Amino acid sequence: MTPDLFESVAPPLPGEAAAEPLAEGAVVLRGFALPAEAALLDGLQRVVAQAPLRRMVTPGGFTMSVAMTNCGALGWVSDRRGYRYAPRDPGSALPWPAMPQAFARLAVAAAARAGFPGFAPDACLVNRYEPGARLTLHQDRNERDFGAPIVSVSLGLPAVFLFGGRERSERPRRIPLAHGDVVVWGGPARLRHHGVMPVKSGDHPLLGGCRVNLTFRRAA
DNA sequence: AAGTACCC
DNA sequence: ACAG
Repeated sequence: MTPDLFESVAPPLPGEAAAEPLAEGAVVLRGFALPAEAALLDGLQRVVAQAPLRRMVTPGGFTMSVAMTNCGALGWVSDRRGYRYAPRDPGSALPWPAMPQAFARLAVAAAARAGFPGFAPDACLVNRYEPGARLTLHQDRNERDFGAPIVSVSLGLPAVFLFGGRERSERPRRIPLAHGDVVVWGGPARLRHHGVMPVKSGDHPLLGGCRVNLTFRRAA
């Protein structure tokens, strides 16, 4: 039996989901996070207990619809002064919670599976989308260098991910994402615009009426 | 512009 | 469409 034929018949092993190409340097790993589901939810609970979710304000003075917190050495924050990475939670002046081991392990494994070995994330942004919450098309460009990929883990309610181009004017692709899906983009795709359509109301067995996204980056 | 407003 |  050839390796090709075997792969086509065998069920995917845990953590070895098929890589669905999105663009050069970008893939969707369907269900990749499912084997770590319980550990991820446990880590999420601990992070949110220590650094509460809050809706940040953009430089333009608007309150974001997505509630955010962070874990790891650095956290992404926004206020009237701008977007940046900070070592402490502005709400408590305490360092962000440590990145749970299950988070880091999953992010590193997903990056490697997507063709980015050696990913060493120092920042994990936790985004909570209640019904109607969205992110307009944007680029991740507050990191010091763009050599490392972005790893995005979807949990809870489904959502439509927008994946655009380097130019904001390029019409984005619409990618449905479900609980457990992981999107990775880097290399030539690192600076592509992306966003999330308004999340529809629903009820997820584990997360209830919300979507949670974990975004892993190398910020410094 | 990680946002909202307004027009069709 | 719109500005910082």
